Amino acid sequence: MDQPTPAADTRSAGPTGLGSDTQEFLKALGSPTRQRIMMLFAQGAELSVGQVAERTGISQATASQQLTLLRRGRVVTSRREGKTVYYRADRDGAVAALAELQSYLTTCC
Amino acid sequence: MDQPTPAADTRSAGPTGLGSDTQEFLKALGSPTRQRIMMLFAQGAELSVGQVAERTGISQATASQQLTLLRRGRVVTSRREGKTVYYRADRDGAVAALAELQSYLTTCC
DNA sequence: TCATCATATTGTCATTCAACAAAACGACGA
DNA sequence: TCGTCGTTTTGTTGAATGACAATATGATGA
Repeated sequence: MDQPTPAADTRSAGPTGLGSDTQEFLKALGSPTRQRIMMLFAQGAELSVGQVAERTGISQATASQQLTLLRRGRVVTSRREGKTVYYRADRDGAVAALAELQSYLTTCC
Repeated sequence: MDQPTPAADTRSAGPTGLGSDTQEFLKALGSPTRQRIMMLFAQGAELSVGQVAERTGISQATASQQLTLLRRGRVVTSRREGKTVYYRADRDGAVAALAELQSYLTTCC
């Protein structure tokens, strides 16, 4: 389910100066829609794709797509239970991304 | 559709959960080109628009645009000296954005 | 004032993104 | 097996973005 890191050199400072993980993280949270989605996961709440779609007012397909982007940015994790897939906040991933972001900012600022 | 955009609230953690300042910050750093630009400002370096354009290989117009976005995201500050405008990293702005981002993540994760 | 240099803005084009509907996929239960 | 439900993937469309050339703005010196 949870895809691990593709085991590339995407972590250390490359040409862009920021690992692609963290880049995905930034892009994931850079969207108002996805920020809105994230607020649904407060306090460890676990929601299905359909629930996210319903509570945000976006289509079920769009919800699935956006959740995929959030997962790619290590902001959420997914768990399958029967037919339904439950998403929840990935605290560890977020903390890790934040740490790398801080490290980057320390370098360039 | 009564789910509304309350129209105001550009700063504190509201329904979207993230101030527009921090949102601009995320968008600013979400671009590889702008990340590349930021690496030029390591160790407090101060560069003109033309120098940024030259060192990154992008046109002068594009450099000006991207620097504007970075400034809007509180990642750089600008200073005018005669005809030339010097940009440098905005350490305080970055730290502030990072702090709000951390606060947001603590809320939703 | 005028010319010039550095930057900012405008116009245009190609690419990317967000959103939807529709179709494909996968996992149950009858 | 078959049908159904939830999710994912696949087009498609309109909006946003990134890049450039060309032009406009602004500051300085002759």
